Amino acid sequence: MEQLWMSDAALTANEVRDRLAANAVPGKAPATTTVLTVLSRLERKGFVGRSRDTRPHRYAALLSRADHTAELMHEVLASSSDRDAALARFVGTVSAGEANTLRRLLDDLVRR
Amino acid sequence: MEQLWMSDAALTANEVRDRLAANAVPGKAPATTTVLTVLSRLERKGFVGRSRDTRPHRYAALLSRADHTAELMHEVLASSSDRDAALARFVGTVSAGEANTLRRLLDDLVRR
DNA sequence: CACATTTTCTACACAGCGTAGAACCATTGG
DNA sequence: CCAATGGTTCTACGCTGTGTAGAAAATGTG
Repeated sequence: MEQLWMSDAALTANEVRDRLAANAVPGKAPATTTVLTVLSRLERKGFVGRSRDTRPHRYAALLSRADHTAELMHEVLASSSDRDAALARFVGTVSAGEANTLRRLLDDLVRR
Repeated sequence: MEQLWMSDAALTANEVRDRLAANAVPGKAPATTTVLTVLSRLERKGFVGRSRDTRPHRYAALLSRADHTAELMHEVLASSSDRDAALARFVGTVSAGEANTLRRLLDDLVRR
């Protein structure tokens, strides 16, 4: 369900339902109430925000997909007692391309 | 429950129960069967292995805690469509100490 | 074989998620 | 002003996962 959210930003429940209906097998389109329910739950969890003042409420992700992923990674890492060891295994199994990306990112960090 | 597993390696169910009972509030010690059940489920999921030949079966984690954490991080990262962006946010919110750890780890990568 | 120990089977409660109908509420055309 | 229409909330069901453990079956030992 999250997938859809990270598309762009600030949609109404019906707009979300439509987008879901678009790229989904014909008979499997969710009802609007379903979307509303999920949206409410996501709001409760702090993943999306909504404008209650406009009539068809508009919903938007509070964190970008990338932010969310990064946050999850931090959580996972935090749950490890030996963070450095975990980082080591992580880096050790990263692809060459991603290793380079990481290097570049770390360099940028210093530059600021 | 996982926490206990990552202590050391190759224990019987009763040993696990004892260790749990040790660092737990007096009245909250789990029964041996409970431990067995959990252990079986973890085995089904491929997190632990067991020696079925010895009579009191011995259980051991297949992955170290650090390995497991690293694997989880990879999974999370893989679930992101824009991996590089996610990595960027991740690195951007890492502590200075961990940034250094990462740098060192990346250097070691090259050296091999 | 009887008994003690160990393991499996079965089961319950509770949480989370996908799903959606029923009921409630607000805006607006008549 | 008020009923119809569309939007939102409430309530609920089924399914899965997890923590918990008793009952029953299996197995080794004297």
